[in-house]
Amino acid sequence: MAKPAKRARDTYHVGNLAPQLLAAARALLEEVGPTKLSLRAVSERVGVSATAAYHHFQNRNELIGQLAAQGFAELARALQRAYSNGSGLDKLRAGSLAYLHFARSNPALYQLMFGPEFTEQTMIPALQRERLAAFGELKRMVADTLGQELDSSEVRKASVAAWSYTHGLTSLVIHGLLPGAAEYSDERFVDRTLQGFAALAASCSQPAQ
Amino acid sequence: MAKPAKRARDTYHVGNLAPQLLAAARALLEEVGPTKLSLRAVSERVGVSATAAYHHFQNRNELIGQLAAQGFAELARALQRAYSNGSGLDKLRAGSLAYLHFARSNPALYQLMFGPEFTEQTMIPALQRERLAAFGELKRMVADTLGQELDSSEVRKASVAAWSYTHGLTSLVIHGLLPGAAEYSDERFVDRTLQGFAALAASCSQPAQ
DNA sequence: GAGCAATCTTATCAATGTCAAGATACTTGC
DNA sequence: GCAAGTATCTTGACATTGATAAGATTGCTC
Repeated sequence: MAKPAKRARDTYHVGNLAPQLLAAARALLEEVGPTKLSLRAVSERVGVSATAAYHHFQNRNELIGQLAAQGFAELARALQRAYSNGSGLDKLRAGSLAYLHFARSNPALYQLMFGPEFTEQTMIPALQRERLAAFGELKRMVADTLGQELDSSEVRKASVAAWSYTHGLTSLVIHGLLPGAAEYSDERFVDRTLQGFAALAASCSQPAQ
Repeated sequence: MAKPAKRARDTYHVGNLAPQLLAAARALLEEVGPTKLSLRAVSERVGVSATAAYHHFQNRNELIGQLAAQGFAELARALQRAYSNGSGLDKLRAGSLAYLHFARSNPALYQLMFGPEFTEQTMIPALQRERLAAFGELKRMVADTLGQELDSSEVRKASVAAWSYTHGLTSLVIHGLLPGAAEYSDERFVDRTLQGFAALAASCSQPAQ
């Protein structure tokens, strides 16, 4: 019975693989960066063959798509928490802070979420859904701040503006494109940028010079 | 003399390869997307062997890095042109428009320029230089608008804010994350978002409700 | 416990980035 | 002119990766 009659008995993996793969992928993603996450490395980390993942995900895109969807879900929760805990006029600032904090805590995941791997063709439903949910959270915040209907044109426009500004700042920070990206705190980034906006708005709403 | 004594005589390529590779890569980039640009496909399009590129570029990263650098150089020129042609208070708007127009005309290139392939380690000098030059152009615009010194803290903050907002909006539009991304004109996107900002700024600078 | 479906493995393929070694073209000194 | 040397280009090869096909193993159902 010591004969290798039945090969691969001890290396055989059993059950509950999908969540393990996702967890390993999530961890590995932050280690190697958003462009270098290989299915094989993930499988190896879990201790499973290179092709086992294909019984739980259609392909690599679906796996990283679910990772990104996870990210949007967490982002939505973080926004909601921050906004409901904030008070008064600082609520939007609290939202921006939470947004930036999430991205800086999960830089590779954030880059994946907004990365170029997901086009309209390769977008899985879960990802689309969670992204819209996160954006919905942001719209809720904006509607509440403006005191307007959630579906009004004003809220839509202001939400896109808020998302643009926050995503833009976050994206630049994450990519290390702003000087002092490492040392500065989330608060410092957000507040400096808000001051910058105020200055721009002031000089644009009235004749300059 | 019909013998294959000297193989590959007729398929031999000669001279001026680097610009041809860059041009082919630039075109192919927009065809296949920012994540699927392969050196081999570029080489094949030029009609050259798969490894010829390595005599002109250290590796794939340097080639796409030069592409990205090219992009930043063009973006800087577009900004400068738009700003000097604009008039009065509409100058910043003209800059935003030029920015968005460049990105929508070269979506894959734009995604590459701000993509995750370039970290601090894999950043080639030319790319860093052109990116800083483009940002310098933006700073010049902001300094002129604010009527302040180019190195002042105000200008730095406002420039980051302006870049954040413009890059964020552009990025979301390019990725198709905003509804109506295809139909809307550049003007419509920019103006709607500016209106959104105005609404947000108004409701933040004074007690809401 | 037999049959069956789900799960996992091995074997394999095509595409890709990259290196090493040889072939070809251009240049420079004479 | 031409021989030597360098730059350029090619072929061949290798490792990594995503993906498929076919067989092995496990757990579920009756």
